[in-house]
Amino acid sequence: MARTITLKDIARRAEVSVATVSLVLNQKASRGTVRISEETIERVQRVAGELDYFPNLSARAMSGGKTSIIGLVLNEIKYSSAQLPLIYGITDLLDHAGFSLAMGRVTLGSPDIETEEIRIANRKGFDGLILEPTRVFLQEAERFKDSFRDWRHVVLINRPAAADYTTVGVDQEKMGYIATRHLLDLGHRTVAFAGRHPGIEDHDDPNAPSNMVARYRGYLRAIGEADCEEVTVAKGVDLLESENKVTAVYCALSYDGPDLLAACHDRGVRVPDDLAIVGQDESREKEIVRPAMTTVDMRSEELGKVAARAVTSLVDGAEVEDVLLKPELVVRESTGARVVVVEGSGSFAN
Amino acid sequence: MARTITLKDIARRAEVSVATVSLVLNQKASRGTVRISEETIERVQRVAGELDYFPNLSARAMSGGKTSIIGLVLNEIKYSSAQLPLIYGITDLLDHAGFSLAMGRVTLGSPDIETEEIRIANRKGFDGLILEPTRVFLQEAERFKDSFRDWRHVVLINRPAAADYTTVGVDQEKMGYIATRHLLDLGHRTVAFAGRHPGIEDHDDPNAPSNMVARYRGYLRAIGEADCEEVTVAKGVDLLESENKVTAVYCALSYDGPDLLAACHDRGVRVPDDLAIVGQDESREKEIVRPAMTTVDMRSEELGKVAARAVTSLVDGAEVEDVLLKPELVVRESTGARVVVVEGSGSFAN
DNA sequence: CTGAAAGCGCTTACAG
DNA sequence: CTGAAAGCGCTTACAG
Repeated sequence: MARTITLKDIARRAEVSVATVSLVLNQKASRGTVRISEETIERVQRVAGELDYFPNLSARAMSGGKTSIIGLVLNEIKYSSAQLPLIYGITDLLDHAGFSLAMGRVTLGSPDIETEEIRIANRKGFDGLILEPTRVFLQEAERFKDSFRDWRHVVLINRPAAADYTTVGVDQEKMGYIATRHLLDLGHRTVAFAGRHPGIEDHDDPNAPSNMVARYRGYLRAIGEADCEEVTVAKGVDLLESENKVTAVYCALSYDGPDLLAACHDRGVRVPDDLAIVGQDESREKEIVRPAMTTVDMRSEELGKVAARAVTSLVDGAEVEDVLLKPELVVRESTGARVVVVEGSGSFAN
Repeated sequence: MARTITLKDIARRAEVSVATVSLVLNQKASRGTVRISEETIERVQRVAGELDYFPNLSARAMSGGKTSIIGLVLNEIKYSSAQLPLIYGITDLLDHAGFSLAMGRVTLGSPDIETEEIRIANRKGFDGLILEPTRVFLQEAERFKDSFRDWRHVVLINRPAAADYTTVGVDQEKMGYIATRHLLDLGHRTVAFAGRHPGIEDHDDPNAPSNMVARYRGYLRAIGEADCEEVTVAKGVDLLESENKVTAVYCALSYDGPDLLAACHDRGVRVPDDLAIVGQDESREKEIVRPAMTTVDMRSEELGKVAARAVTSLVDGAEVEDVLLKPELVVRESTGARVVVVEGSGSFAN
């Protein structure tokens, strides 16, 4: 490797001072009282290009205070394949924006790990943070404002808004609504909601995942509009345990749909003839299971890009609005669509 | 946020110089010509603890030359859920070792993206790199030694060894062997290998994924020992197209097993009665599909830890051996085991 | 319009 | 056994 090129090298070759080079290369050549001639600007830029200059980020961080690193702290990663497109979207955007993505440990819902990771992000001087917060964080969002250098640079994903934090996510209420609505439109009159748990009507229960509450509200709105009866169960398989007139179910937990499909297969319940099922998006799983599952697409890759764009904008000092993406229904066999053929991807055989 | 604590603060409170504090806190208090009294060491450490000191990594990077950042460049992420436990393993270990994980864009097999990401890692001063290289990298491994500050700090994963790079992976030949062996032990006499492609016997074909070649060799060894006939097809579904006496198949491509199972379901082929199937590990998918698939476990989480440990050791100047993990066969329904019940995990409803 | 200088917080020879 | 000093490569007021 050739010796690293520094501002000094450019300054020498361009016959200007290091300060001038810094100003030019940082687009500050015409800010406020500073003004540098077009000629000089051009010359400096040309030399920098010739020398293939890249700033020493540590040095920049030390004087400017920005590390160009964005932290990512997810709640879960091992079992939810929806996180893959999410990460892909984030890295793709950050890379183009010149930031690094520092991936911390996943919290697995533990406030302790979360606190520790936020602390690490803070100590290491990350410019911003994309966080899939735990319940405790959301409940004590105010308090957490002290734990990161600038809480305004923390973007929450996949969660309800909390205490002025910028939040990006997918409309959870709408997930429940469009899933249920699809089933009602197919003519089903008794559509169940799978995902009930103690306290789903009660936001105060610390064990109530609020995303589920929102999906449940969407479900209620849809069956309300259709003037249908409410049936809720904890898990899809509960419907197979007892007699009932349910002909369709919306499995609001991402794992529940595939599990229910597997159970139906084991017990000879025909899908969608005996039971129509709508599940939550889970990357490829929805296509692998048979019958292929109709799902509510969670748009994870796009969410990743939106989250990344939000942090970088905030770090750059811009105003950022919350974003709420609209989920999309993807109809497949489990609600009666024709068979979908999925091609396997090849690559390097992982 | 309170003002950041620096070495200076500790020096003042402990009544020593900044240099002494640095020496003590870096375990260099007794290296070579330097020698600091036990008393001073203790005092400095106590004060540092009281003040909850954490070093400014940018400053350290600038004088010491280490950023404490390890880069990660994967080949694929969106569709292979085996990458999730891999990432989990890496982050978990790096976090404990005090390193950050900077996740770059995935290459999707593109040498251009790979080159660019290595370049970024180099420019940003990452201490080391975990790389799932493209075929081009492996072919021109020598040449790539110039592209990262110290090629010795680059650890290759999931790939055959190349040009002295430290490599960690899972024994691919053994995957093919144990999968095939399992089927033979069950009494099958015609076991097919699904994953044939032009050049699988020829390492020189640039399109031949070498992991597949190794799995194929394992297959050949197993059927050779059992004195059975070789049958190879490109994809598992090919077996359903024509008449043959194949009663068992090892699907060497991770996607192929689930796809074949789905196809069997569609065409009424009973698994494992008509056809026994062994697939490659794919996180949860193997448990969701029905019948649950017998797989060769790729031990991704452990691989992640091993890779992370390797890089950090190298960065710390230690010698590191290549690691080749042994794959494990996990028997499930698709080769005749009893039904396995899988509990869905709950968490925050992703 | 541009240069000289201070300072960010650390590490590492080099003196004592 | 420990301190003073230089230097890493940048940015940013402050002078001219």
